[in-house]
Amino acid sequence: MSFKLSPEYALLGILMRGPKHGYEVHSYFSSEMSQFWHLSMSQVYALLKRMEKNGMVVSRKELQEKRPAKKIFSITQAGKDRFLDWAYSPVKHVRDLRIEFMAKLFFIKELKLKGVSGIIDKQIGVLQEKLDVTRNSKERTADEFQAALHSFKIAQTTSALDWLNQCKIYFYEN
Amino acid sequence: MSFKLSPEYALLGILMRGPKHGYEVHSYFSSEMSQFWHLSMSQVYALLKRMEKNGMVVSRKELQEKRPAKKIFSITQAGKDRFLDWAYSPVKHVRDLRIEFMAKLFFIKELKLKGVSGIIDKQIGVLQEKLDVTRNSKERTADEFQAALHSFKIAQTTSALDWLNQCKIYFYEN
DNA sequence: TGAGTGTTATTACAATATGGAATATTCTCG
DNA sequence: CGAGAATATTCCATATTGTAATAACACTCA
Repeated sequence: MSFKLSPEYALLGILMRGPKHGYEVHSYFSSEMSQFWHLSMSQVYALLKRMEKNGMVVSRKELQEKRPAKKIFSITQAGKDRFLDWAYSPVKHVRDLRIEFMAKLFFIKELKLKGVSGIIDKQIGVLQEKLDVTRNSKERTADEFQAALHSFKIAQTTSALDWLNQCKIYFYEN
Repeated sequence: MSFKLSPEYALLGILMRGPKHGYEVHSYFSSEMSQFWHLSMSQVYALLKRMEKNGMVVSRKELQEKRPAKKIFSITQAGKDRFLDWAYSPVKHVRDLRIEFMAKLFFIKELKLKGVSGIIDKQIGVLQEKLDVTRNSKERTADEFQAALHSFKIAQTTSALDWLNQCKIYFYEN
């Protein structure tokens, strides 16, 4: 029932713009989102199949002469709700910014959703808290290897926070 | 024959210290490396099995009364060569620093291998080159989303480079 | 003109990965 | 003494991934 992975959400995001069949979904993904995310054909089909089983999408067959029938997927209300929940929630780790958070920003912009600065602020909150925790851990560490590890996390989180603050300017609420 | 994934290398690193059976390898992993890497039991066993097939390790059975026989794994010369190749080569992406590069540093320290600053310098070289490429891409981009994406990469890479320079001090050649 | 390549469109299958449970004994702590 | 943690490994059911098979047509370049 539940999916933890994010590629499903990306596919939901694509279907938010209207019904599409698997091949089209993949094409869109490859052309518009390839800068930060890759999904293979078979993955797209497999995910859509599962999403249909989960009630996030429904399909209808469109028969074609001399070609295999297209299977056109539409997002359901449940799917829309799920997608929007995802789009407006921050990611848990710095490592998820590069792909998952980017995807959220991408769809918020693409679908002209309101509240970009809201999600950016929430994300800043999450990372700020992690930063504080890591700083505390670092202070309580004698081992130099552990300290180096913590320094790395602190450096990455700090630069992510700087970037998020820049983002608020880039994506300044229309 | 070839393995692209790194967990194998971590197991080789552990076996560099001497023969161990699966459970011991996992225990060591869990206690010493858990700060930056997690592997499940079944993964450890599966990996060791494959590594034996690949000639990186060999096993001998140690029979025990009233207990299942322990399977003790030793690293082969091929395994040692492979491990050292890996340990002294930089990772390709910033995202691989957190786990894989950390593991290299960990083993270099743990096994008292020479040339920490060598690998750090190589890593700095790789990331510096990526940084230049990304900076160029950013300049040639009109789209604001693309620009934000590039900014993120630049920020993360820059902070990683700063950290690597700090590392040279932390791990100053004994 | 025809051979090869690219696009549209989906399914099937094999290989691997991952998580969880099954098994069975011994140690440890209250 | 009994509960539960530790020792030690294997097995199995899914998940995931990559590759190939299929099939028609459009394009292209020699």
